[in-house]
Amino acid sequence: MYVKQLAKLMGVTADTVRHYTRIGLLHPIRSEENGYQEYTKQDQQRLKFIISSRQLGFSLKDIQHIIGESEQGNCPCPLTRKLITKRLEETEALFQETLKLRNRMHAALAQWDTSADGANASDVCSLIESFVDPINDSANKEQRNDD
Amino acid sequence: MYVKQLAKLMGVTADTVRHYTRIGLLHPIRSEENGYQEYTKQDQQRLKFIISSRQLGFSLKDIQHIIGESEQGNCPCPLTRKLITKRLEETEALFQETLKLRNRMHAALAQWDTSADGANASDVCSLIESFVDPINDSANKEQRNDD
DNA sequence: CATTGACCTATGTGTTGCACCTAGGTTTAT
DNA sequence: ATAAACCTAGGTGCAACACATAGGTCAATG
Repeated sequence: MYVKQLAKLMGVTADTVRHYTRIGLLHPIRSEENGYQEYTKQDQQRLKFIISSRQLGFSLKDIQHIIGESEQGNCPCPLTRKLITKRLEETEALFQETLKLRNRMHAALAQWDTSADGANASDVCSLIESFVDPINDSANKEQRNDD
Repeated sequence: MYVKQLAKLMGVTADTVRHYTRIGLLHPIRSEENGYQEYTKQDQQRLKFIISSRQLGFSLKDIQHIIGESEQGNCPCPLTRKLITKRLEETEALFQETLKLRNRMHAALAQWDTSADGANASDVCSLIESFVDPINDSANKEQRNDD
């Protein structure tokens, strides 16, 4: 099976398969006739594993390590548990940051809906420069104590 | 004002200031004496604008374009509104993806809590390979019609 | 049989926003 | 004079590919 066929079968691009091959995650056999890379069912299984792992948030390096453990005869599951814990923390952080960013953007859009364009004595863009984040504006926080 | 002083004042690293300078967002004056970059209050204002824009989700390229409009004498606000709309869509998409990833990871951890390690006839890692996503497992969806 | 189209190869570059490194020059204090 | 702490330009590294380059292969067609 050549690269494009495998890629199509597994729902990824040929470039992705080549990329995984380049970094040593797949081990196709080189045809002596034409120099093409021949992917076996083993590669297909392996690719499926990679795709599943990626969907669980593992990086390609994580996957390399997990496969490495497995190929050294060790049970990779402890490593897998450890790695996903770390990745989950990162994902949680990203989630919170993205949530906050989304809120800021919504707040800006809402504020800009009722504010006119115009470079009123501002440096670059009055919208951005005069934007007050109702969430992060400390003067509007409940903790205000100066009234 | 030299690079590190400005950076400290604005709460970013000197590398960040240098980076913005390299891509033309800041225009310090080169001292003829020692060749150092001298940042003025204009640069300070500009840097503040960049930081605010970044917090609203604009890319550095967005900021370049916005500043470009402004410097050509045009009001950048329409562009700003257009760009943030696009970035908001992207952020919303990222948010949803991150949410789904987080759910998948939680589901995996929950499932792995009650499943033993071990390479039971599996290729690489039994945990990953036997993970069934309760959210995306079509056999568990309400739409199932094959019973 | 030459050509076309669709595939394949290896290798390199672009993406984003910096962080970090190299190899050196400047300034200031000791 | 030498160390500490700053500065410079330019280059590399990161993640996970997508895309481009320049070329070789293969099957079918006119």
